[in-house]
Amino acid sequence: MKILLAGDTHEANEGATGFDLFQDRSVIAMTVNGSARDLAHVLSPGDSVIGITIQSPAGLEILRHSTAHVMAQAVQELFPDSKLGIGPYITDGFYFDFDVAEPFIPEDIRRIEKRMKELVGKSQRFRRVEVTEAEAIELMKNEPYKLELIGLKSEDVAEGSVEVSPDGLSVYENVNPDGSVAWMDLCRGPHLPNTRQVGKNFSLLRSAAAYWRGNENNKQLQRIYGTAWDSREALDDFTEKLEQAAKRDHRKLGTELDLFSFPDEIGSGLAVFHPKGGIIRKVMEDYSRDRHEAAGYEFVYSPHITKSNLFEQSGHLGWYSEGMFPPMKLDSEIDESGVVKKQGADYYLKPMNCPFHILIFKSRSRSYRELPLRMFEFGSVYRYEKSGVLHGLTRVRGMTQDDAHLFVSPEQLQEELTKVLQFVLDLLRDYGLNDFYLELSTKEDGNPKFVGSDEVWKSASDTLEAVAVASGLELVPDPGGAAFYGPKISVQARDAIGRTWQMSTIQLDFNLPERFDLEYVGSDGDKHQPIMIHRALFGSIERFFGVLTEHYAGHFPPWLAPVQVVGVPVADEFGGYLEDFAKELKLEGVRVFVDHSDARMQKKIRDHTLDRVPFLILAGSRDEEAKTVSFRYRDGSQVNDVSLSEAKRMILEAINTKVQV
RNA sequence: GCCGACCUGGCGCAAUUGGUAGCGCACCACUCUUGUAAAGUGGGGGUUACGGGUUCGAGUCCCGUGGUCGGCUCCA
Repeated sequence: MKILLAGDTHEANEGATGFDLFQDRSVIAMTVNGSARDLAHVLSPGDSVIGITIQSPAGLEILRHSTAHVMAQAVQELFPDSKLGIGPYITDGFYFDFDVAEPFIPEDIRRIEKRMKELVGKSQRFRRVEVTEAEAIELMKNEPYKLELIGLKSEDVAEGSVEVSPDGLSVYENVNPDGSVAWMDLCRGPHLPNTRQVGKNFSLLRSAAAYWRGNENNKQLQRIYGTAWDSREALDDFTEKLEQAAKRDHRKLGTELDLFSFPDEIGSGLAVFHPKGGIIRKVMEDYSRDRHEAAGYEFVYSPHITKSNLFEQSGHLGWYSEGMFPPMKLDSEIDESGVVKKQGADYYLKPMNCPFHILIFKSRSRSYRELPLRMFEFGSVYRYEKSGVLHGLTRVRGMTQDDAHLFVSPEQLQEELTKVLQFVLDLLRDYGLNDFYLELSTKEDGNPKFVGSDEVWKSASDTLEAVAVASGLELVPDPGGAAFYGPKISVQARDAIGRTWQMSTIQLDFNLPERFDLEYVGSDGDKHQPIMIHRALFGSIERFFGVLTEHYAGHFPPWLAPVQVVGVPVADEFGGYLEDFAKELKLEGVRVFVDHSDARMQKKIRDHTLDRVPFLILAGSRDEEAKTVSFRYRDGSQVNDVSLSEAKRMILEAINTKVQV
């Protein structure tokens, strides 16, 4: 029979499988007419076949999925009463969920990993068996979660399910060399031909609880995460990457570099910034203010608490109350005769700034001539986040947003959005992030959570999309991810080691202008409703601070570095010479000091390097005579015999141009 | 919020099976000081997160509270 092999016509025997086609041992599966199949799949005339190698992205997914099966087999051998949840591949690895009587302890994980290595050595074949629903139910009769998946049918199972496919049900058996079936699982496949190919380049990483089918009302299963690779080197690289990421952890660096802390006395998720973190934050904020001013924003201020009425009108108490701190209750005072002397009231800490800015807009009548009206505030908000989700500076209960609300006429919307997006991206680049993609979050049809007419949503989403596309950046759709009041673009930034962080969001809002009955007088003399754009650039200053700390691994560029220059005299007697130079820099606003401590020079260099000071300026007798200094940078490189004027110029230029050194 | 693990000077860690809480860094003092990542000596600092309990005796065992970490759910 004729088939198409990697695009070329190929003559194959009737009943040929992938094993007959591919001699290359690194081919572990194949796509047949676009669908991934086992090598054991029997081909039909006219099939179009492409091999999948183990090191390709699709091959690694199969490897990881097969590794998950081996893990599940090991778990069920060691814990015979355990029941299987789902076990998919994920980025860089896999997980498998189990219902077990007792949560796994680290020792269990080690035993499971050891057993997996033994199973790999047993050279079991992965055998696909296509089954009817009745057969599947019979085979999985002791696996209640699998039975639930069978009952659900594929369309109800989450996207990307590895258990069931639309084509029908199948199980995979792990078959011993003697033909006996060692283990089986309901699975869509495909798999490696043999457990041997799982190899030893895997590692179990951690265990944790996870809700069955991701629903917090369901039972929690025990999930084991692992990673698997096609070579020792790839596994080592991955491990190394994890270690690098751990070294960049802003929580660790925050303590080491004395930037911020979370005193237990204050409460969870509430940070204090120490002087060194404070100066970084101040520089970030100052620069942001300057740029906002230049871009036509106006500065407003609002209080941290408000009576409940405001959040009733805005809808927050209806939609968002779970995320808010409980109210401060002021009781009403009633005199003896039952007359209310003072009305009681509930005050809330604000979780968002928008209602306040709206009240500023409403404080007097507005003309179309004032639009776009751009209000900006570093607004501190408080959100009662669940205790389990708090995470360093990236997920806190008290934060300051660099928040702006733009009131525009419908005609101005597209142009203003374009400007805002450009502004956001420009500013992020100045802070050193320059690898972005955009996400367009839109409404989900039929979901009642989204307010407003389909027509308005469509026009808003289309406008956002046009603006996003025009930016030239990659655009990822996120259907159903919109806020209840309107669609949004979010800017995702990749950091120095390739992790992505959600940064800025730009949201369109038709709901609040309606709720607050906002209006302006148009050129026609009639009243019109403005559209609101919500926009936070850093997301929150705290989160952005955390992201920048990790992005730079604490090596902040000179303009952000808490201490920009430290003078290190070769011996005490040159301290004065450096002090004079430092004074000159100080006059230019440089954060500089000379280390006159009685430590030796080498020790000072070590200490300030560990402190990530961008410029160490050394001077000894040679320098004093020649009126020079020498530079030592954080990477250990040095530039010697630099004249004082040139040194000053180099330092100021690096600071002013916001470059990294 | 849920599941699990963890909590010992500022930081990182020790402390035999329950038996006098130690070390390194940092800090303070003194001595020393000439070229690019750690000079030497001495000193101060802890109610072992907090509150109960068991015990002759608790950092260690038990219970509760708080916090942290890893996930789940949720989100800037």
